[in-house]
Amino acid sequence: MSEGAQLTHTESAKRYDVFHTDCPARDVVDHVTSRWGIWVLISLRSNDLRFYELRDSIHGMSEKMLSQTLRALVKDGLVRREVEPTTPPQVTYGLTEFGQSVGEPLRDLFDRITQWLPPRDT
Amino acid sequence: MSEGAQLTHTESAKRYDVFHTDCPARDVVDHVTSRWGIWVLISLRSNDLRFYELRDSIHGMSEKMLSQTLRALVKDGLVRREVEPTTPPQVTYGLTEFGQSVGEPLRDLFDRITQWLPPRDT
DNA sequence: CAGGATCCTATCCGATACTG
DNA sequence: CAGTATCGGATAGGATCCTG
Repeated sequence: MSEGAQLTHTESAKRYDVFHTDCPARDVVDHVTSRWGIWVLISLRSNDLRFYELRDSIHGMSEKMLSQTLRALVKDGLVRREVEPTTPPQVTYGLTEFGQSVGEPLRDLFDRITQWLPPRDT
Repeated sequence: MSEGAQLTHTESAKRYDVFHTDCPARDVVDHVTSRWGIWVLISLRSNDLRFYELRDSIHGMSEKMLSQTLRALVKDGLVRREVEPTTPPQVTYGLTEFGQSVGEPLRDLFDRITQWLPPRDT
């Protein structure tokens, strides 16, 4: 799962040509759709949040996973990290332009699922 | 992560009220954004596929993961499974209405990410 | 407050082998 | 063809403790 073949998938002529897992976007997709990534991104859509605020809003998420997820998201250019050199330190996270762009379909996805569930339920 | 507290999250007044992880939609979101779920759903968007066709189009996916993912998706009502009682058996998978609805933002998400990456790359 | 380091468990997932 | 069952390694992820 670490090859870089990069088929151009622009040859959309085959019946099921789809992306073949080995495009660079896959890593980003992986981070975005990771267990916690999606919630972080959706949480930050409305407004910037501090570390503890994020942890607070996403129940069940440990600090480890939060910092880890944030690091990946920042590296991917989805999340912006701003450090205020005060005491105690104050770090704020927000979405980059890219993050906002990605957040839209995520929110849409989430909305569609929650919309659909109530009527059918279990 | 197996509680059923179900906060109504309709009280969207707080600053960072977001969904609190414990809504029923979470499981579905989890399946949809699972490592392989997203690819299965996107693959099925264009047209229905047979088991081996799916495995073929999503490179690197083992049969185990495929059947496991499909089972979850079928149970969630996202994927439709049609068995043709021929010999040998012929099973076709396709998206339900719900699956199609969910597939749209997924495709959008994927597109936005691939669109964004080329210019920046590594 | 905002995390890093460590430990340890649960689960994910691939490989292989077998069934209808 | 379309799966299921089992095993074992890899990884995700939670709990706890510690630092600037």
